[in-house]
Amino acid sequence: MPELPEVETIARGLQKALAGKQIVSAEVRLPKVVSPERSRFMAEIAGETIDSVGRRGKFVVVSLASGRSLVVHLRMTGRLIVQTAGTTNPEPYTNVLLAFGDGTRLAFADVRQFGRMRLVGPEEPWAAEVGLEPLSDDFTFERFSGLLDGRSTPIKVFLLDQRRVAGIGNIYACEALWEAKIHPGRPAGSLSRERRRRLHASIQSVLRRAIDQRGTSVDDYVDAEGLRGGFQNQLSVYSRDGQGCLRCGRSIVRTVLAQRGTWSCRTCQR
DNA sequence: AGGCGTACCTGAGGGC
DNA sequence: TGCCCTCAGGTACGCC
Repeated sequence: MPELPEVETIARGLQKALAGKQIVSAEVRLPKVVSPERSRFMAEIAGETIDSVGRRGKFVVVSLASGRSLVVHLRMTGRLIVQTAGTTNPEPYTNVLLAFGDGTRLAFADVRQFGRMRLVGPEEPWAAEVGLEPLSDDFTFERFSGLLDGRSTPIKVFLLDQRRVAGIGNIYACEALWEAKIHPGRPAGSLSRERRRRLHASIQSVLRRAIDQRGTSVDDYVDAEGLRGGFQNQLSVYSRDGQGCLRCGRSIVRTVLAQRGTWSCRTCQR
């Protein structure tokens, strides 16, 4: 489900709803989604207070008063839903339920059971393999360009590799490449300086615009309040096969790259 | 080292 | 109706 803009929207919602609250208990209904194993997870998280909630790549990072962090990856269909004290209807497919001192609850729900919730120690280097944050000052053109050098992998596959640039998924990879007028299959290292410039700019532009719209709800993504995003109404190529390119009018085509659906305009993306 | 295929899951939607 | 197939915001792992 969620890529950087969706995870950012969820993290902001959780920060607003949960900062300062104390976790009184955790109910783990599907043990495989937590680590450490269930009994340790429940024992260690009980009594913790939430300092703040942020994001790293596609991970939601809940910072706890002890210095530990609760690191959540939503994968395809995971949700983090805040239920205020008065909420009566349960969130379907809830795998973990955190209860707070004031009656608020946080449901970690996931139909497909891919999402994971991990409690990590203060010094644990859990993000060692996570790449550059595309909306941070670290994401300079020169650093981005350096990552592309010598890579023969298709540029779209490169963009999906979380170890290089973190947070881009299938939707925003397709959108950024369309905006930069670059063919998704072009070898990453073969891009000219001009194309690299366009792509560096389009990655930031598309992610910022999507955050402004509170993410993309193609199917069932919702934020921490259970609300859908709005960027699905502004997609240029993703899932638009058969429809006209918004630049040149030619038909958008769907291909497959690295086992993922890939949408592009064969006329203006070269 | 890096690229590729498969596995992990459930559900929605289309074709017949 | 209903069965069967494909596809879905993602990553981990094993194999070459």
